[in-house]
Amino acid sequence: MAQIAEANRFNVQRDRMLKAAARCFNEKGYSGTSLKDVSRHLGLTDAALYYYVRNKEELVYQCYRRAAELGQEAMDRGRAEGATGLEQARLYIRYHVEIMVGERGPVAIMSEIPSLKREHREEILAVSRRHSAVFEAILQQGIDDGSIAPCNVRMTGNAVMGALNWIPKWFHGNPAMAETIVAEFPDILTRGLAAGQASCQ
Amino acid sequence: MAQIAEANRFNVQRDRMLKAAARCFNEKGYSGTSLKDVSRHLGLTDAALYYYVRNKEELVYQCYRRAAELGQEAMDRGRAEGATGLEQARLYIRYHVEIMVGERGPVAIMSEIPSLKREHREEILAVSRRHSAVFEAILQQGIDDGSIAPCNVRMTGNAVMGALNWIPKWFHGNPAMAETIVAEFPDILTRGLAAGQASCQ
DNA sequence: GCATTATTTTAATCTGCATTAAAATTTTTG
DNA sequence: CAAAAATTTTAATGCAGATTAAAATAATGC
Repeated sequence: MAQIAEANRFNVQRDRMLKAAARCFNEKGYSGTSLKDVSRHLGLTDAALYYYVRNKEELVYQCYRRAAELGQEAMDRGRAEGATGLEQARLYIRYHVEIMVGERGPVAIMSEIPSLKREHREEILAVSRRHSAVFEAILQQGIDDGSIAPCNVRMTGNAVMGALNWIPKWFHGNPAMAETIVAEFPDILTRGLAAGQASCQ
Repeated sequence: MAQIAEANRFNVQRDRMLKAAARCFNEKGYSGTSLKDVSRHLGLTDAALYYYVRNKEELVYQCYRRAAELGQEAMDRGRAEGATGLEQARLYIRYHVEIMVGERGPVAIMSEIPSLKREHREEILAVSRRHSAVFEAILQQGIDDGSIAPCNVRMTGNAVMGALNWIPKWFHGNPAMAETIVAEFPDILTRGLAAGQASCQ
């Protein structure tokens, strides 16, 4: 129960702030965005942000926490709904992409983890590593159940995550593009995984 | 002839500086690295960097220029040496990856293009877009020559570039890992492209 | 070895933002 | 509607880290 954030005024504004910040950070870089830039998107003053967050570092941290939660949500759904490893991987990718380019986005790219204070950095790194590990487990499961051709799950996972994480770098809200991404990415990123195809080398 | 930088003292130090800066930026983020951080890697004072570069913005710009040059070098070699579009794509990926994880690396991730001054930003954006366009042309050529299955070249290109560009985020110099990356990535990123395989959906 | 040029350091200065405190305004509650 | 709580603004302050000028050292050419 305490898990689900109440939709009160505070949380609504806070969520708007995190989305605005994510957009700014993705588009203008961390150092390139001042708190004034973020607050301008909200029709507020820069100082007002301090009502929601202790400082800029925590703003980044919260953006990353939100990004991690959304990624995990997609992963959980994929795992729950997919029968084979391959299906789970494809569904995860689809859900994650849908979130990133849909109204719940933008999702912050985790480019500035090293700038976080130790406590926050370690938390984000841990959750980030766990995310990767779960995806690798899905791949391994796919290999075991015969839906995915044997491969180096670590490297394959890194490749897929990179392709996903990079999306906010070139997607900036164009709705037609969003549709295309959702339609294409799950296939593009899983086409190479499927078992039982000619290796064509 | 003027293209080839002389290997004099100045250029050698400058190159060391750009590599040190790329490493710092990749590992600690742009705002997380001070000029002192970079200079420490070179056994110099922060002020000494100003002998090689006008300011921090230009240091980033030069890192990105270098990254662009190395990427283009890999692309050129791939195009020259590959017979089919698929081979060209695979060779490009291999050469680019070799550069990124080899002694010529690290290569800076272009995360802070928006922080560059207009002139520099536009140059880097232009060269970056050209790079993507050339890769998409390779994919299209592969489709035309029958080596690559029909696909959305724009999206496929974005996916491959994302996977490549993200490498410096998780690779930090481990030589065994470097070998694995070079051995695996070209296959992982082209396995899904090849024509004439069961679609397995 | 002397003069010139290249490179680096020392020691300040400068400044854009982050940050804060207190006041003002808006919203909620009873 | 009055009082309390929540939210935002105004107006400073502070500081890390970029930048600069001048001096010091090292390299190079004649």
